[in-house]
Amino acid sequence: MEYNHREIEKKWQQFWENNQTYKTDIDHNKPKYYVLDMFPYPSGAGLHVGHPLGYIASDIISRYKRLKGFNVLHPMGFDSFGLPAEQYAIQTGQHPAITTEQNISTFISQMKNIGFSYDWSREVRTSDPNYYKWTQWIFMQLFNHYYDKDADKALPINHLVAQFEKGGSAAVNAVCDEETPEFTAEDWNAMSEKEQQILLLKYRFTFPEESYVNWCPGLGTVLSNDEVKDGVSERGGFPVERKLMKQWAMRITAYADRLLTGLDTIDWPEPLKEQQRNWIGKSVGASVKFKVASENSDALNIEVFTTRVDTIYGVSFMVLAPEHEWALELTTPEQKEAVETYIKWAASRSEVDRMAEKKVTGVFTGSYCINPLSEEKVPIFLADYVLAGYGTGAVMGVPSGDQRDWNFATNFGLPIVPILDSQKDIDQQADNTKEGTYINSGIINGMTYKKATDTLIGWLEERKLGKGKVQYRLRNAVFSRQRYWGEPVPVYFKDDVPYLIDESELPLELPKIDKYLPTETGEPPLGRAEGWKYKNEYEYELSTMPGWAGSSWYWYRYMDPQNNDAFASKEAIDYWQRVDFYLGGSEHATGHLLYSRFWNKFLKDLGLVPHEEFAAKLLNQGMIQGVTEFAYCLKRESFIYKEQIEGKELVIPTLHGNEGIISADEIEELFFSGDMIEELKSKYPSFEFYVQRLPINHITNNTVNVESLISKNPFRFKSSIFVVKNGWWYAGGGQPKFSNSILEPAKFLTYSEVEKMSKSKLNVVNPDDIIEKYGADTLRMYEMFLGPLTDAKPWNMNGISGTFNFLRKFWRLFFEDQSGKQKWTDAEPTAEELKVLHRTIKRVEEDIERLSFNTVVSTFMIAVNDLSDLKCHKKAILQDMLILLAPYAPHITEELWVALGNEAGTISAASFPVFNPKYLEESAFEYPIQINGKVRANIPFPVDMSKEDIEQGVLANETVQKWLEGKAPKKVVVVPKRIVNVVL
RNA sequence: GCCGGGGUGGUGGAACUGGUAGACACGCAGGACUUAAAAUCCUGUGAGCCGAAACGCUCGUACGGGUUCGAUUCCCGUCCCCGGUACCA
Repeated sequence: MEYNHREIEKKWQQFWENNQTYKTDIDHNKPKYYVLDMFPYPSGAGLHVGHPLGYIASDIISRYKRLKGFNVLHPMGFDSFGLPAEQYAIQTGQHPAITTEQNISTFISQMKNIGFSYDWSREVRTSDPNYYKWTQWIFMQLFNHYYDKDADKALPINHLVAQFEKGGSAAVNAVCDEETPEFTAEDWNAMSEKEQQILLLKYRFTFPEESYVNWCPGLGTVLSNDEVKDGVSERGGFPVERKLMKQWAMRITAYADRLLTGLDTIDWPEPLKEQQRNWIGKSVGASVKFKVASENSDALNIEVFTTRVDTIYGVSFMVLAPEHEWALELTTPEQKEAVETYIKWAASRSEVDRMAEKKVTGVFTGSYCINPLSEEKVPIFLADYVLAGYGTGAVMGVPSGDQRDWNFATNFGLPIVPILDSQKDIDQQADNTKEGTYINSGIINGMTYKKATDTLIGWLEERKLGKGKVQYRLRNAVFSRQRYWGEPVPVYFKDDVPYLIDESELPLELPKIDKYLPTETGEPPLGRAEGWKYKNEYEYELSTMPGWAGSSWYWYRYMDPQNNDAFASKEAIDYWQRVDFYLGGSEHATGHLLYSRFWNKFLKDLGLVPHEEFAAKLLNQGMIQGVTEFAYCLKRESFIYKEQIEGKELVIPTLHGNEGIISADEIEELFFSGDMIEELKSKYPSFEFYVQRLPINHITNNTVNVESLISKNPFRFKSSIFVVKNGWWYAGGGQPKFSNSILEPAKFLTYSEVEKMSKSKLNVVNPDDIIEKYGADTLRMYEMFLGPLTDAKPWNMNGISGTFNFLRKFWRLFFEDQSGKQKWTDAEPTAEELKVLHRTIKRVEEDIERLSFNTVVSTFMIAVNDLSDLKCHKKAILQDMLILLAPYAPHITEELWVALGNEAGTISAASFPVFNPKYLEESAFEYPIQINGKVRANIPFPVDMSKEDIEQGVLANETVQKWLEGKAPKKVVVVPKRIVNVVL
């Protein structure tokens, strides 16, 4: 009986499903362990071999932890709201729920084929109303809370109202919009309901606001910063522009500091933490007010933020962002035209334009302001290197200390004043040093950096002209999308003011609409819903929530997925607490992982969850990239063109070099010379060459299966002529034609590139195909064997036979290949066999604990090689080997477990074997000896010598002396790793 | 530019706290079994040198230095690749 993976895997997957082997319940007799995968978006392309990499690793962890006696929660679900399903709906009119449903079932069946130990009874889908009911519920809590700086946590908005009633704005220290309103208790109580509500929006965690957003006309929606890459949308690659729109926003900035400090408490990869730190971007500095020079006594004060207040005496100009609210107000009549032109021009520039050229641009407003320290008058400019959205949208220009300011000053002929005696070459470039002492700097002349900064901030604070300030790069997150396929926002508008719907009416379900496009008036698709009004009277919010809403809390829903009264019961949360091990891609560093931490902190403040951080440990698996094959092709028209020009009949090139035709020899030569296309082009200018992607599943080792290629893709290649290694091949009119009949299989001139795996790149490898051929256990082991989990690596099948052979070899420890006769015996294992076993236990345990999944596979291979060499078929050894291997290869081990006489399904509840160090001790001391750094020989030590003695070097010295026949070494170093070093 | 990660045979990779670099696997070459193939098993496989062989020698972890009895590992400098981010004042 040979190892038959197809039969075995099907059988056990069925068994696990029928017996709910991996169903998990609260069990207070065991410690809990929560292993979470980042749930996928169920795309239409299905699962590819890159997806399971992380899932396999987390499954190994889960199974390992079960063997170690933990009660393991290991769920899976789907982040099922998203753009592709909606785009498909726009094209076909099919409701996105249907597409999503189909895609999910494909995903589930593919996952089940790999033999994951998920508790499928806990599956969640973000697009399920029973799920998004709670996403909406959390949104309502956010609307109903504000961040109180004194309590340093979120508090109910009622608390804020009560304080306003008693003491007005002075009674409150809370996170608020930029301009903090000031009013008395009387003012507040005299306000209308509408006025009060509008004021409260400045404090709520979620609120509508007019803001510049990334508007993507191609997708018809706004995108968050992390959904935009290089000025185009991450999905679809459409251009993105800046647009002022009314949007819901999330006050994530309230948590900026806690998001930063929390990073120190979690075991996440350092690079990822660093990325989050940069994204939050804390800068410590000062804000300073510059008064506009004017006859009026109530002149404007321009506030700037700077991290280098010490350079204030070097200010020679002031710059505002073109979008700054006072831009026009500050413009003198003479400059009006120039300024207006500049503002218009700046607004027309897209992100892409801005990145493409970094020319210095700007315009003088005609106004001046006064440096509060030097009392000098400096000109005010507008320039687009100043960003409206950061700090105050205004910058003091210090050309001697800042390169951008230097460029600007040079361009506009503004003075460059040195302010530190250590500054060098400032007529060539800016010098941002903090060394040295200040010059040309009034009250700080002669001081050093730290003292100067403190002095200045003190001076400014005393006169209320500025203060020490902390500035974050992090901005409030835009929380609406002009889309259909997302969670409806549980808000209606009365008198233009947003109110929450009643909690009892959750979930607010998506209404049916006829088309998934914006309305004729430009409103989001939900504007099409007939009679969709709150209490038949009030307009609902028409935008939906962004993709990250549903994924920002999902790990709690797995704890108690069917609950109708809470997002999860207190009992479930008390038991499961939080995620112990979270596995997913690092591309979510500044999106999902930041938003999730934010929501979790909010829920913690409300007392609903026990931990400040939702995931104690996180690991980023690397991406498995696809290998895309490209073929050099000729445009069919090239031949036609040639035919017309030269009036010759088109000759299909043959093996021999005819005029104007490339011979196989030439191609061979060019193929290896590297720059093939360039050479072909120069030789045959009338031929038009191009490069064509080839679907990877028709190619093995540069050899293309032409028949299958053309039959699966009849239209794709119909106008292509491929350069084939020994002749030409072209596809036209639906039928492949060959230059000569012996061309089979055809060798194309191909080259490959490593890219992200995606359907459109034709480089997707489906795990089902590999499972069919080698089995899920082989796939699982091979993906782990491929290299360190955290590394990105291109998919290749080169080594898969090695893991497959390993499993067959393992099988042969139990069964005779041909006869199927069982081999195991009840005989007592020998010391040597026990040594193999215990060494394996030790290594497997250590390596899994330090997440070195690839070396574990090697350890298994070595063990099986050793046991085969020893012809060891002892049940006592094999039984433990099965448990060790079970996390990696669950199917084959289940099968053999039962074959050895154990009850079906019990291996997952077995105990991980404990290694006994006595089997691992070295039998003899024989150490290599190095003399002056070179290995000379092995030196035998007395067996009765203790390790401590050896390591102290005392006895070693005597022994070495004896061995060296009396020569006394200067120094003998004995190191733990069995080397004796002698210096003569 | 800045931040982070990395560079080891023909290939994927191993070497955990500095201790005989290249485990394990693929590939390749040779052999056994077989009519043959598949499967399986055995041997060899970093480069070079000496030699009939054995023993042995030299070089070798991107490059150049340093610390150390000893460096893939630690330090300094350079080059290259990958990921993130960017007029953030």
